[in-house]
Amino acid sequence: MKKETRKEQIIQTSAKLFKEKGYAAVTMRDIAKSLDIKAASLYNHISSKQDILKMIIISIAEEFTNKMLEIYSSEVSTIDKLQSIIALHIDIAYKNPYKMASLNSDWMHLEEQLKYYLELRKSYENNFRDIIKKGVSAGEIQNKNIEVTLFSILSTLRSLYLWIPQKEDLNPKELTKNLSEILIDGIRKH
Amino acid sequence: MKKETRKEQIIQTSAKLFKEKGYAAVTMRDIAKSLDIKAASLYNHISSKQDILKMIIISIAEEFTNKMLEIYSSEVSTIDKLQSIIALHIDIAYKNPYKMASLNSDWMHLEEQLKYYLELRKSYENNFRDIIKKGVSAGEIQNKNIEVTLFSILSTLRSLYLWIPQKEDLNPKELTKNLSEILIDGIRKH
DNA sequence: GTCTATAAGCAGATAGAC
DNA sequence: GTCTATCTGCTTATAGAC
Repeated sequence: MKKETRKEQIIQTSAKLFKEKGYAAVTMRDIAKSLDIKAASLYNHISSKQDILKMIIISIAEEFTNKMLEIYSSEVSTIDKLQSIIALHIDIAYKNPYKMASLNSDWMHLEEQLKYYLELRKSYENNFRDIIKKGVSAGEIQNKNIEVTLFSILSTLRSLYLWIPQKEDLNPKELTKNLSEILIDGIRKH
Repeated sequence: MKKETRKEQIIQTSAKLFKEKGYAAVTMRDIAKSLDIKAASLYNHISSKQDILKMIIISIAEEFTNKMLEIYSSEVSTIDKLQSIIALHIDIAYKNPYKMASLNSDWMHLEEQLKYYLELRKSYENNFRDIIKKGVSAGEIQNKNIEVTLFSILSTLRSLYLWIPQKEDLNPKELTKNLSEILIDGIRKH
């Protein structure tokens, strides 16, 4: 029932190319060629190359920030919140493997929206940090260096997009379970 | 006693700029401007922009692969090997925060050396995977999905360069201890 | 909605003077 | 070792025909 518009095609195709070579190295001719049209025709649907990047990154960044706030505000244990965050990252990465690459690697090429993007990211990270801090206070999380704890988990979650598309034998549900166990309880056998 | 040559200056300055904007978005004029010379003067020291990228990436990639082979071949427990790998990443990231960015984000812009780089990375990852597998067999590591286990640790280690330069209050020794504990034993308090 | 033609500027790299 | 001048080709984007 739902028809993919030309504009959506352009965004998806661009995201795929941006993942392979990065925003700066992809030309409007590259994008057009992937769609079997000429570069000039792109401008009937989008206003500029920057416009494409903006549409790829901002929607995903807003989704992360909004969902993080929901998790932060929910009244469950810290461990449950962490599991929800892990599930959130896996869900978005499965649905948007290409856009995730731009979010992680091409955000610095944003122009007008750069400041807004950085605010979204800051909000996300602050809420994440605070969840961990409250977990330490509540005796659920070990009292290690907060930044190292945050960084360690976040690095893995942010890198998911690099890794998910290759392992299609692993479904999101099982990956969420595996990854939660490893990130929360480690890998050592006792 | 040791004097930094112009060539070394060019490589360091380029690495710093590549970290900020990525290889493709940095021009020879940008690099020259950072060194207060003209773009044409760069070519007296290096042969091309590609040449700079090659020198940044390959030396670090070889160091990782060689040191990983040493760790792999050493006769210590799996946990000790993992701690050595963590220490290796922290050591290299502290010494080369800019070059690490190119290694992680600009390797796809390598031309003649791309195949060689991919071989080095493959060798590194295969040895890492095998260390984990042997740890499972020896009963030191939990029998979870090997790829998830490998990916989780490697993502954190590969992202260190994004995070280390900002936290200069944390010394390498302490970071190694903290990160080892978190990656190996998790964050949950029992 | 796509095309051809083209503008205006920037890219990497070289030649040759000093 | 650095400079100025310059080549050649590629970049994003627009104008206007169909």
